[in-house]
Amino acid sequence: MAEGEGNVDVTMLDNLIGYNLRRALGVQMQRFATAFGPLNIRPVQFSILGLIHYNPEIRQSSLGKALNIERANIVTLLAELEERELVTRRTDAVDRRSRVVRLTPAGRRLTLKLLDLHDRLERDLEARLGSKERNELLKLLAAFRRLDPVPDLGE
Amino acid sequence: MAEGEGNVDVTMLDNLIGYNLRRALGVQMQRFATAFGPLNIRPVQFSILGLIHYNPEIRQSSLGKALNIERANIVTLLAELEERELVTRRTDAVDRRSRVVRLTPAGRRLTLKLLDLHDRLERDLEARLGSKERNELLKLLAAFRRLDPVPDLGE
DNA sequence: TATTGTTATACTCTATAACTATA
DNA sequence: TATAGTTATAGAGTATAACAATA
Repeated sequence: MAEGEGNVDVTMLDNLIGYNLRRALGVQMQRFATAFGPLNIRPVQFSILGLIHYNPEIRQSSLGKALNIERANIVTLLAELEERELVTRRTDAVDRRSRVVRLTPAGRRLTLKLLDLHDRLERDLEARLGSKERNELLKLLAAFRRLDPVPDLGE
Repeated sequence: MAEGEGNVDVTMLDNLIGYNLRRALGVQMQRFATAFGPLNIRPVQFSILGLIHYNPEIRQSSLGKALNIERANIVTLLAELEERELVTRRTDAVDRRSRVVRLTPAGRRLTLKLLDLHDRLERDLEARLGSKERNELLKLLAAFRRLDPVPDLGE
């Protein structure tokens, strides 16, 4: 063991909300990668597929807005899923500017598998963090998401 | 208002821990940018400067390990801060492989300003989210960070 | 042999600008 | 005029490989 190792005072970091959010997200991303990596699915892809599953025939623009993804970026993401033949994009007959996104049969099959896998990942989280704690965390994060992004710093 | 707007079922997203972590982090990043953007300071730079402030003469490697930043990436980050004359890097006399990082007087002055600004940002958070809620969130995030990143998915 | 710092590289995410087609 | 999709691009975060110097 080298000198100067492990005696760093990290008290300051422990009190930073943003830092803790980032580190917690890092742990969750590793957990996600362990579960979904073998299926070659990233978090954003899971969100997209799941959202289409619960909203069949959703418009590309609505998808982006619901997920808070810029419309320029949703294009690439959907192109990937289309290339893997998990979704289809068709021009909307009503508004020909829009594209309607649907799951293919293969996409539907994969999404059901992903939803089941995610259920197991969340159950593992409950087992480790506590069911009450998981619910409380979700509640607090939801409240945090609704905060005004412009703080009042006084003075 | 176009048809098909705003009637997307996002229930599925609301129950995803990772998704909520990411969206909450996004809000916090906007809050941080509002406060620290004018000073041209990013979150990671604030963490680095603060950590050096509470650990004078810390080694570059210790800094990276405490912040969970790859040693290849801490190089660029410190080079930026060094160029702005906020930190210095000197070869450690004891272990000549290591570099000791210190705040310059200007770096110390700026860091004190940043710490004060951050205090006000956290007080604003307490005012909006509730003091009890902020503490509870910090506690739950800390517990989350300590989770085993390899989940047990059963079956 | 292992560790520290460094350079180079690559991928993802995110954000913006500019363009076309349609409303 | 405004909106939807697209393309191109750029910055930031993150990760790995390979190398030199030092332990």
